[in-house]
Amino acid sequence: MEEHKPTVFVVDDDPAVRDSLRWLLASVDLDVETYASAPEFLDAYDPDKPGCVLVDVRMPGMSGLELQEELASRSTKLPVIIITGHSDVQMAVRAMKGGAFDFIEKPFNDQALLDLVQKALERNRETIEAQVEHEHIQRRFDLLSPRERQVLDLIVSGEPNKRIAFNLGLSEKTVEAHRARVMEKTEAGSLADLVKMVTLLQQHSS
Amino acid sequence: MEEHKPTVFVVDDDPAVRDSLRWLLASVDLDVETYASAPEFLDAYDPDKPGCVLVDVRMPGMSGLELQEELASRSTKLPVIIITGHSDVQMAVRAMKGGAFDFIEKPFNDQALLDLVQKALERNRETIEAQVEHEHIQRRFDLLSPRERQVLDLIVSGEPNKRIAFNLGLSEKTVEAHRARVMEKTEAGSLADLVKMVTLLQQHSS
DNA sequence: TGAGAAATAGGGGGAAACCCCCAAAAAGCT
DNA sequence: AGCTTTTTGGGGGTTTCCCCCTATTTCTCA
Repeated sequence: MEEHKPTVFVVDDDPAVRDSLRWLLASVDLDVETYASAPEFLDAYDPDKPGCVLVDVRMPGMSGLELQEELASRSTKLPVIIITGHSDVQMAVRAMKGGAFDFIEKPFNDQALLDLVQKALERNRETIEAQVEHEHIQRRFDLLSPRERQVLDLIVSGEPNKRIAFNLGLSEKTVEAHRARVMEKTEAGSLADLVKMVTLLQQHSS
Repeated sequence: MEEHKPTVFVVDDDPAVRDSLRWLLASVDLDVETYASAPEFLDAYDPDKPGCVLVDVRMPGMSGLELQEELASRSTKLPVIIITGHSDVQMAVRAMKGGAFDFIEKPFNDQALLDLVQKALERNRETIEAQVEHEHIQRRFDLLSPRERQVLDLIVSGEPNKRIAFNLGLSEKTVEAHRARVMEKTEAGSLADLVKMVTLLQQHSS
C-alpha cells in the first residue's frame, strides 16, 4: 500500500532551522520529517514515499548538492529544493544542472517557500503517476521469455512473421505461437498498442 | 543549403569584452560574430545557422536572460551560455530553469570557456540532427488530407478497418484506400513504423 | 523425479490486411 | 469550364495474422 499524503523532508544540520521549517510547513497542514544530515535522511527514506526535499547546501559531511546527486543516481523522483545561506552561483548552476527542482537563498519569503513546496509536490505527483503507469507496463514485459523477447523486437521493428521465422531459424508456426503469447502477456490489444508500450519503455530506459 | 561550420554569437555591450572573446574564440579556429545588443543579434540571426550564443546578463535594453527566453520561445535550439559579472543566484537559477546551457561568472578561465563552448556546439549538433529527422517525417505527414489524418488517428489507436469504417461512416473499401495512401505518403514500411513516427511527432509537439 | 513451463511445430479455418485493377461523385483550383 | 485532388466505393486475389486444437522435446524447479 502506498502513502497518498506527501511528506516534506527537511535536511539541515541546524536544529533552529529544522524547527522553524517544521513549524512553517506544519502550519499549512503538511507532513514534515526532519533530519540532521544527508546520510541520516538517505538511511531512513523509503523510495515509495511521495513528497519533496528541502535541504541546505552547506552541511558537514555530505552537502545538499551531494544529497541531490545521490538521489538522482538512485532514480528517485523526489524533487529537491536546495537552500543556500550565501550566494554561490557555481553551486546554483551545478544544482540546477543536476536536476534540482529549485535553488533559493536565505533569507526567503515564507509564502514563497510554501508556494515552491506546493509546486514541487505537484510535480512529484505527476512524476509518480507516470512512474506507476510505466511500472505496470514493465511488469508485464518482464513476464516474457527470452525467445518471446527476440520475437517482440522483430515484431516492433516491423518484420512480418515469415521473416521473423527466417531470421531466427524457426517455423512460422512457432513464431505465431510466440507472437500470440507476447500479445497475451503484455496485454496489448493491438500491434499499435504493443509498439506504443515498447517505445514508452525505451524512452525511460536510456 | 545549410552551413556546417558553427558560429559563436557573442552578444555584449562592452566592445572590449567582444574583442577579447572574439580573439579567444578565433584562436581555436572558431567562427565568431559579435553583436552590441540582444535585439541586434535577434535581427541578424538566421535560425538555420548552427552554433551557440555567449551573452552577458547585464546589458541596457534587453538582458541576456530575456534574450535566452526569447530564443527559447522561438524554438531556436541554439545553446545559450550566459556570462555574469556579479554573483546573482536568482538570475542563475532563472537562466538554468529557462534552459540556458550554462551560466558562468567573470572572470572565467579561458580554457574552461573554450571547453564549455565546444560542449555547447556538440549539443547543438545533436539537436540539429534530431530536428532534421523530425522535420523529414513531419513533411511527409503534412501531405495527408484531412480524411487520411482521421483514418491515421484510428489506425494508430489500434482500430481495425472494420471499426474505422463504422466510426467514420464509410465502407471498408474506402478505409482501405485511405490507409494505403497513408502508408504511401508517410513512407511507412509497416504499421510499426507508422506508429513509431506518430509517437515521435507527438513527443515534440507538446 | 515428476509437474509445469518454455520452445518447438503442425492442421485447419476465419478474419484482417494488402495488392492490383477499376470508376465516379465531390471538392478545389486555376 | 476544365483540370486535379479528394473522397468515395467495388471486384478479386494473395498474404498475413489470429485462433482453435494437438504434440514432442527440453528445461527448470520444487
